[in-house]
Amino acid sequence: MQERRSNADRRAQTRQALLETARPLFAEKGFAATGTPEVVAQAGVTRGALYHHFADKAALFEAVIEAEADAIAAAIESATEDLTGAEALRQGGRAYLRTMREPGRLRLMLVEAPAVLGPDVLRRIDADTGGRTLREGLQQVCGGGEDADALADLLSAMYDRAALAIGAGADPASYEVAIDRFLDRLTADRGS
Amino acid sequence: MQERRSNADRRAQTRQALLETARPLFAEKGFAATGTPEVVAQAGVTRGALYHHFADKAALFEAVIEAEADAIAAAIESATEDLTGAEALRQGGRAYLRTMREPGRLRLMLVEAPAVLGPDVLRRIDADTGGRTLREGLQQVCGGGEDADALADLLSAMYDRAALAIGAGADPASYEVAIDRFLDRLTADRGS
DNA sequence: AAGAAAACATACAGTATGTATGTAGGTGTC
DNA sequence: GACACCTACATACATACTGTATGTTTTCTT
Repeated sequence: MQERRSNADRRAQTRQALLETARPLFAEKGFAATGTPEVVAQAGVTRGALYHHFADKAALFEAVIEAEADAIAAAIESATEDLTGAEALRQGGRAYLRTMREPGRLRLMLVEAPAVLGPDVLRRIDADTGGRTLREGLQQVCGGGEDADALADLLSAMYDRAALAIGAGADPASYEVAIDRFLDRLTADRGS
Repeated sequence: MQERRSNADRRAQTRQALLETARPLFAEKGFAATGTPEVVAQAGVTRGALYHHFADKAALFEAVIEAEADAIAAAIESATEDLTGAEALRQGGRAYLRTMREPGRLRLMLVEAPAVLGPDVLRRIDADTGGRTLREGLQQVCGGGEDADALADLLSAMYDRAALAIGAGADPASYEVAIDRFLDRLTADRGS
């Protein structure tokens, strides 16, 4: 007995099975140590299906990363949707640190992705998701100074490092306090 | 005519040839895309020699990274050796940004190394070199607050991101100014 | 219902990694 | 200075993975 599925359904199901199977493998073993035979075996398809849907292993990885970036952006936006200014910045940051504790997310986004996809691709993905909200929030607080992009970039780097440190067992409060000190500085500058 | 070399010399020469050949390859093509056949061919040895000196390809990479980290630490120390306090911090930071413009260094240290070696190994290397000087400098300026480690970590993250941005074509001045704002904040806190 | 096209499966060629084995040159000892 | 020994390297091999080319099945179109 074979169930009859539309092409769109077959496509979507296979694609999702591959993504859902690949994510934990990439997250736990890393991109290099994850073989396509292992992925397709767990997903219940063949390598033919994989290479029908994705140009190569890196394209599969990129799709995983994009889905992950979307989830992160959604978490941040849901935490800041009716906030504005400095409060939006602070709560967005906390939401980021919280959502980055999702299992595997740190390694996927902050360790593997930069090396596998390269900084350029990563920048594009980041610009569509978390980076954009941060830059917007910063401009509200700090005005559109000509170095606003640099400030946003540095802030983003701090949050990334904080997320990594917390994931490695550091005390979340000490990092949140430290970042808040920097954030206060920015808002104070604007107020003066 | 065969020149007669001591075992120690043979060992040192082969090892250095491998390191010097591998560095630009890892830097330009990345760890994954650099094959051991290519490395040994350019170095004028065989894969047997490589696997005699290094446990595997990752061990060769780690040796390259350690040499690079030593060079970075030396550049920072030479720029700060007769400075102290806030000035040492600022000049050390500038020296870091300057030395990270060495060709290939950004990719090696900030993109490839974290993914290939993992955060733990990287943390050990960093603790022996750049990270230590930064943490020491920060303690001089900011006192040994209980979150001093977190602050040093965040500062280090900012410098890394700034180095990457500058390497990607960003204006160095805007990033240096932005970081200086944060540094001023730290020293001001201590003064108050 | 038949041809076209999409979705997948199988088979293959190429290449890399790590290991096991073999060899030449240097070292210590009597 | 001859002998055993060990280091440093070279060669050969087994294994595994990637990407592609080709074949097959299922769905879509008309």
